Amino acid sequence: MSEQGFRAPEAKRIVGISYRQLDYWTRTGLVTPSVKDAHGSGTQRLYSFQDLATLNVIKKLLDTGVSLQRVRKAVDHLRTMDRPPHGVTLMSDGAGVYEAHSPEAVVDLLKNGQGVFAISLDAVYSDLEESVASASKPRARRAAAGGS
DNA sequence: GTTCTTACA
DNA sequence: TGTAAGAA
Repeated sequence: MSEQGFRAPEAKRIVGISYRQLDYWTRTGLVTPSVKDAHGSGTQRLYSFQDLATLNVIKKLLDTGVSLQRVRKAVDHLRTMDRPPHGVTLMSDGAGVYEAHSPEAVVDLLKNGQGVFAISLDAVYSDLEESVASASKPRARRAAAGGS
C-alpha cells in the first residue's frame, strides 16, 4: 500500500534479468533508482516505472548485440526525457543506437542500413504495463528459463 | 526472523 | 556468476 516504487527483486522479475545483472547495472551507474537509492547493506532500492522502462530498453539493446558502452550512452539520452511521445522508435544496427521520431526517419535509417533492429518505445511501455499488472496479481505464474 | 545490499572467490 | 556476510 505504501510502495511508491518497485524493489530490486520485483524489478528484476519484471524485466526478466538476473539479480546480479540488475545490481551490476545499478552499481556501474547504468540505471539509477529514481525513487530511493540504497544507502548501504540492509537498505533497499526502489525503482520507478521509468526505471523499469529503461531496464527493459537496456535488455533489448543488449539482446540485439549492442555494446554496453553504446547502451549506456543511449540510456543516458533516454533518461533526459520524462515521457517519450508516441511514435518514437529506437533503431539499432548492432553497433550504434539511433533515435527516430518519425516513420520517415525510420525508413531513412533503414535505407542507410543503420537500422536492422527497431525497438518501439511505445511497445516497451505497453508491455511493461502488462508485466507490472501481471506481476501484481497473485495468480501470476512465471517460467524459469536458463540464461547465459 | 526475513529480505535485500554489498563484498569476495 | 555464485556464495557468504552484514544490516535494516
